[in-house]
Amino acid sequence: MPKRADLSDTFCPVGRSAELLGDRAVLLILRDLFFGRRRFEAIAANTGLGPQLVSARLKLMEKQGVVERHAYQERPPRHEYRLTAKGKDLFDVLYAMRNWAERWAYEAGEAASGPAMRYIHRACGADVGTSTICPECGEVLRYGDLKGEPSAALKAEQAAKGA
Amino acid sequence: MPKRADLSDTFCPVGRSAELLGDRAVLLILRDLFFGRRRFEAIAANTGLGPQLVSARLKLMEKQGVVERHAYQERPPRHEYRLTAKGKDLFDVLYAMRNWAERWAYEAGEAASGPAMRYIHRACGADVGTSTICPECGEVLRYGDLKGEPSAALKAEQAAKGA
DNA sequence: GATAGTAACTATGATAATCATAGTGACAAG
DNA sequence: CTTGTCACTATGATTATCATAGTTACTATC
Repeated sequence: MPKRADLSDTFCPVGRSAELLGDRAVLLILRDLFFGRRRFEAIAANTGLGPQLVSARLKLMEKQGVVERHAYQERPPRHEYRLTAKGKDLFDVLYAMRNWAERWAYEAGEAASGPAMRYIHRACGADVGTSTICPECGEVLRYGDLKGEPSAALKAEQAAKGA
Repeated sequence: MPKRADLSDTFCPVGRSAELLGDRAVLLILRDLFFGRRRFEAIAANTGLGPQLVSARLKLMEKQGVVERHAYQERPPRHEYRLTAKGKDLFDVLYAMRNWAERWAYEAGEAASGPAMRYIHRACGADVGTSTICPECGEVLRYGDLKGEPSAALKAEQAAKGA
């Protein structure tokens, strides 16, 4: 393909987000970062993306200011990637994607066994289901407010990928 | 590239969403549909995407059940694309992307002139800013609840594209 | 009634992004 | 001194994307 069209100078906010978020690899890496997977190899293994794609996207995300590269030891040199405040603020987007998928992206048979991932509101202990705000206490859900419990199927899948 | 990895059978809900939403063209087309642009040529012009990309993505979106192709006249045959309930339910995702971009994706100079797009809550008349729920009446914002007013710069940009 | 116009596409070729696989550098452990 | 781990980089085949041009089915204008 020719170089993909640049959207970073559009005035439309959705266009600007799409410049970064309209990319499968970026979304998958963000998901892993939100789940606490910070090491390069762990992200590559869980996402199933090749190392040069992970490398390229992490560099891009660092340039965009959503992740920070951080050395967690000197000898041998080892790095991890952390979400910045700008990155953590993408929680709403990822959470909305999760909610939509839980509502629409599973077949009847799959859905019967409950959501792929249950989320509990730490503040009040309620199962939030797929709502934007907590159905029990009515609070807006933010980064860190939820405790996730993957279904057995999801747990098995992740284990199979060695992540 | 080789065929891109298929995520439609992951158990992870974000992965399933990423299968559809991790694509610049899909996001831009969805944006246009949410703004009421339903005709093929209008979407192609405003997104700046080539006709075969728009065609391919609309077919995909139709297959996924987020849009419906609808003939609005017989002679000559003319079609438009409409969001289905499943498509309209993506509002939360697009709105979260918009909010994030308004908060983070503009330079100081650009941001000074206010948001690229102002949204008013129809029910109470309040400017919602970049919040998930209405800052005045506290209600969760859904598809159709908001009235958007593009900034002068955004209006000029769209006019220049002939949309 | 021949030319121009519009909407909704399809066809073609050049370019570039992606995947799979293999390899590298820096060290630690056995 | 061979094996192992982490964090990558290099290479080559494949395929998606973009830009441009062309097609189909009509209506409207000269």
